[in-house]
This record gives sequence, structure tokens and C-alpha cells, in this order.
Amino acid sequence: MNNRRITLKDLAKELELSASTISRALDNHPGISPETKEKVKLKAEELGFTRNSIAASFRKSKTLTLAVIAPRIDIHFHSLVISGIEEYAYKTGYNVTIFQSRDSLKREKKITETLQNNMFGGVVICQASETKAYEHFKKLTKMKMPIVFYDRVPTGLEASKIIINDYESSFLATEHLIEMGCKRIAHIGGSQSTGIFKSRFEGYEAALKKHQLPVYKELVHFTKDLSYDEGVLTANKLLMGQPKPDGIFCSNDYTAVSAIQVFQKKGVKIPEQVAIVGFSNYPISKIIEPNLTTINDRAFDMGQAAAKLLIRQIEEEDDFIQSEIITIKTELLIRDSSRRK
Amino acid sequence: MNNRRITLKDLAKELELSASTISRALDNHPGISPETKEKVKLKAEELGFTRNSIAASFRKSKTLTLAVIAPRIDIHFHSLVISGIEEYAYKTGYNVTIFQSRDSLKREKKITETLQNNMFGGVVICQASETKAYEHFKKLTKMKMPIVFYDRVPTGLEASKIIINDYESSFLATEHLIEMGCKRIAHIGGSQSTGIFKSRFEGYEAALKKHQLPVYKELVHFTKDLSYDEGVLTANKLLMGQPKPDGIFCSNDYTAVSAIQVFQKKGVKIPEQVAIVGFSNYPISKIIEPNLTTINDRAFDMGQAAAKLLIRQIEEEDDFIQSEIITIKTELLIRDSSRRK
DNA sequence: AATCATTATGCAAACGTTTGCATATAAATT
DNA sequence: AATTTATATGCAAACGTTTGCATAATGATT
Repeated sequence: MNNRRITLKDLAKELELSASTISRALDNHPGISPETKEKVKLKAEELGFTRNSIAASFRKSKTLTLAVIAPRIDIHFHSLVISGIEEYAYKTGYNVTIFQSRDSLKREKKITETLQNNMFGGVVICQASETKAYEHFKKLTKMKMPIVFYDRVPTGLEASKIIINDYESSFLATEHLIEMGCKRIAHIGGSQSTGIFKSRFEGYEAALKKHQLPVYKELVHFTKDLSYDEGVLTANKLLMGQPKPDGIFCSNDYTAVSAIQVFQKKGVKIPEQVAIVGFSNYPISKIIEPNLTTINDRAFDMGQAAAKLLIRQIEEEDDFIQSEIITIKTELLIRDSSRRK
Repeated sequence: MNNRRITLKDLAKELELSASTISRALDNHPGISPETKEKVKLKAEELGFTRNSIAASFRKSKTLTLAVIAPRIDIHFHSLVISGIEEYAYKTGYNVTIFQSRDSLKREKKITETLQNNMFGGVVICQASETKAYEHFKKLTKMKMPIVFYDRVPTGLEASKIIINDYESSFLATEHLIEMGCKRIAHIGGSQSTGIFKSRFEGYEAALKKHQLPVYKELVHFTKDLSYDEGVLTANKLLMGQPKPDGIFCSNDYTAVSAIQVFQKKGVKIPEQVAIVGFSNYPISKIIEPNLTTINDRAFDMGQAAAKLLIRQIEEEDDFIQSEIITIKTELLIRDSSRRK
């Protein structure tokens, strides 16, 4: 029993045709007669022939594989984005290979080096938190690798990006708290060296100013990475300090959930005494009681948009476009943690 | 300005050596003199040469890419497993390409067909819930594609598998409730046509029997997919029905959380009046109040183990082994939802 | 000095597919 | 009947790397 894979040549011999004819027949090339196509396809099915994609990629020097670099894939936001990327890629015949930078610049660099090995048609990137310089990305651009950034995108680098309007979303979230009657609105924010968290703070600030509310610096706290535990610490500070907040806008849902719990434990009524809004629409926001008002950042849609844009770039549909920035529409999901009366 | 990629031949010409020498030098082949190696590596660095992996894969007819088929990657368990796979693969120089079956048999079949295109050295699979026959997997085996299954594994198919001991874990979880003094322990389970959920029920049953406790069929409820909403429905049934449970063992954390909430809302004290245990150690289990006692299924470790086993199979280190089943150790994380006194 | 062993490098074929061009045959047009 | 056009298929080279084998150059052994 011969266990070699069936190749085009085997099919050719079997059918007394040339390999090129077989290849074209399977491609539905117009120059091949319908009868031959039929015969070839039947035989291919019969012998269980499948193209060797490696050989094809090699010959055409192009692949149908996309790379994704995310800080980590076990963070719900990223797993949703990747899910969106995979979904779109699957429909268009592309594969998706994933890499985790684990927020390490060193690892991110290593990965971008790997990407130079011709295996990938393009790459979707959410940069590591450590990354402040972009030389390694520029190297990719130099070798004409299409890139689409998402979420944490490099500032000051001309590149395609999929983002949400963090400023505006935060503005709306804060304005919602104001509409609910809050006067002393606190903010639990993320590291201000990360663009998106800076924008979220600025949106919050702008909303307060627009409505002539004071920005108490005692009510603004920045955490290192918006973890649940940091949220607990920060919420306790707010609980103890002065002035007492009657609303909190948090830059993510974890800190918002911790705030709900800390305040509730002290007998503070949510949303009556303190209204709370989060950011990202994590699964827990629908489970925590009261359900958390939050910003739906449409991570899955971001992923789909990223894949779509990247593939368009790879296939050079509009080769006069150098870069493109797409902003995904967010929505404020009003739930019980902020709904008054 | 010539924009072609640098190839071995270019390097060869530049250094007045043959392509084979270059290739071997970069590979640290013993037959090449140290001086030549040094020269070659320097020049490669200088010209920014990177191997064309496609060409190499083609020539060697082997790739360093693993495929993963998961039902979906935005489920925390799977994203953790994939994270583990990626971590191990990264360290061993493999890439990881992901596919989502979305629990559809049709899509799973389509994906397994794609896998026959020579692009992958092996595949890690968690089968779709719809899948009951394994012909499409057998096709892969027939073409000598190494496979490792995890979590939802095919029964009655000789294959390598990474599993946890669902039966024993559930037994221990239930026994824990018994030790806490529970006499009427309910079970919220998953579809009994899925092996792992059947085993979890059986472990629960066995623990009750061992301790001569009755298995009230009014206290055993199977849901379709263990969703939060189904959990709410089921918990309400338990709350209204007879006999009243004083403990609940749930086959996942979502239903356990919903049970906590439903009972709490009716003023039932957790764990004093009803003790609750979940399964899987989802992030929410550490956040819900009281914190949920649950089984840590070590998803990340499962992923690492799967990658390790798969790569061992690909590299045929023990080619006399036909298949291997690895059971990952679980642990019962005792938290406040079941801790009495 | 002749032979053998060792070390370093090169030659050339091969992997399976795709594709521009050539060719053969049949059909249509003069 | 001769020429043009259309249709269907084949030829052969190419993509960049790897690898078994051959060869050249050097050093060691008789």
C-alpha cells in the first residue's frame, strides 16, 4: 500500500491529461471544456485529491493566512475581536494564526520577526502595553506587509486602525450620569500613558465641564491596569474620602463591578445613592446585581472590520489608499446600576 | 530600487559561496567552518535576510503550524486552553492557527477538509456539540495527521485525548457539600448526550449513594447548554418545588451564579441555608458574593499539555505509541458559597 | 612519497503547483 | 479550398530551499 499523497501529476496520469489542465480544470478556468472539468473533478473526488496549499503558496508567493498579535487571548475583549476576525476570514477563505505578546515588547518584537518569513499575507495587531516605539512595526511596513491595528493603536504612526471613539463614549456615559442627577461624579481610570484610557478620562472631564460641574481631583483615581483588586482599593478610597461621590464612571467593567460591591457592602444603595457606569460590556455586567450600565464596544464587530480592511489591503482593491482609520460605533447600554426612577 | 526579497542565492552571490553552504551555515551544520558561519550570519543580518518558510516547508514537506478547532474562542474556557497551546507552541517554535466550529457539524467537516491541504503538522480539537459520528476525523487520521482531542472528546474512537476526571471531580465536589452537612443536594446539569456532563451527573450520584443519601429526582435538572438564563429558570424550579434543597452542585459556574442570585433574592442565606458549588473556576466565581466554590479545571494547563503531546506526536519521538490519554488533575477551590462555620 | 582520513564546500535534483506561451484541432469566415 | 478565428490542451520553466552525494583541499599516517 502506497501512502504518498495524491498530486496533480497522479491525476494527470490517471486521466491522460497534463498537470496544467488538471490545475485549470479545478480552478474553473474558462479555457477548459465543461466535459473535462467534470471528469477531472469527479476523479479528484474519487482519489481524494486535495491541493497542496504549501506548494501553491510557494509558486504564487502569496498565502491565505492572516496573523493576529494580541496581548493575550484569554481576555474576553481580545477573544471577541479574534472571534470576529476568524469569522470574517473563514468566510473569505483565509486562515488566522494567533500570537500573544503577553504585553512584552521583547516578545512582540520576536513575533514581528517571525512574521517576516513569508507565511502571512497581513497582520492585525493590538500592541503590547510596554510598546512605545514602532521600529519593529515599520520593518513590517517596509517589506510591504499590510497591517491593521486595533484598540491600543500606535499614535503618530501612519497606519490603518480600527478604533472606537473613547472620548465620545466616555463623554456620553458621563453625561448620562449627569442626566440621572449626579453632581459629584468620580472616575476610576486606567494608565494615562495608554491613549485609550487618557481619552476616556478626557471625555469624562469634558462632560463635567460642559455641564458646569466641578472636576474634584479627589474623585479621580488612575489604576495601573484596571483590575478587579485595584477597583476594590480605589472604591474604598472613594468611600472613605471627601467629597462623597454620587456617581462613578469607570474605564472598565471590572472596576465598576468592584465599586458596586464595595459600596453595597457599606449599605450604599446603587443606583439611588451612587450611580455607576462601566466600559466594555463584559459578560459579568449582565450578571452583577444591579446589572451594570456600560459601553458596548462591539469587540466582535471590531474584529470583523479589522479582517475586512486587512484583506482588502492584501488584495489591493484600492491600491491608491495608503491607510484607513475606521471608528466603530459604540452604544451606551443603560441598565439598573445607573437607572434612577 | 529593487524591492525583491533577499534569497539564499543573493547571499550566495554576495559571499561567493553556494546556496547550500549558506543554508547549512545558518543551520549551524557541523560541516561548515566556524569562520564561514560567522561571515554568513553577519551578511544575513546586514542584508536583512530571513528564510522563506513557505519554500522550506515545501521542500521538507513539513510545517511548524498547529491547527486548533474549538467550538468558539470567546468562551473563557476555550480561550484559556488556546492560550496554553499558544504558549507551549511559541516556546517550541510552532505557530497556532485557530478555527471555530461554532458547534456546527457542517462547519467542523469543512474545517477538517481544509486541514488536508498540507498546511498543518497536527491538530487539537474540541468537537462540536452536534458531532456524534467521527468519519471526518478518521479521514484526518488516515492521512496521518496527528490529532489531540480535549474536553469534549469522541467516545469509542481510539485517539489521543486530554481530559479531566469529570466523574471524580464531581464526586469530590458533592462529597464536600455532604461534609458541610447538606442532606438534600440538588444538581443542575448539562445535556446528558455530552459525555462530560453525563460523567458529572454520575459523580454526583455516586457521592450521594456512597453516603447513603437519597437521589431525589425532583432535585436533578438537566439544561440544554448550562446558560445563565437556564440557570435562573432551573433555580426557580428548585426554589418552588419539593423537597427543598440545602445544597446544589452545578455542572458549571454560570448556573451556579444564577442559583446564588435567585436564592439570595428570596432571602435564602448562602451558604447557611443552601450551599452551592460550581464547576470550571470562571473569573466570575471569584467576584460573585459570596465567592463561589468550584472545580479548577486548569484549562491553561490542558492547552499546554495538548500542545506538548501533539508536538511529540508530530516529531514522532515515541513512534510506537498509537494514542495517549492524559488526565489533568483538578482541584476543589473551597470558597464562601459552601463554607459553613 | 604514497595513501588514507578529515574537513569544507559545491552540484544538482527535487518538492507540487501555476502560468505564459505554443500548439493542435475544430469551427467559422472568406 | 484557403484562411482566419476560436477552443482546448500541453510544454516547460519557475518559485527558494534542502540534502545526498561528489569533489577539492588539507592534514595525518604509513
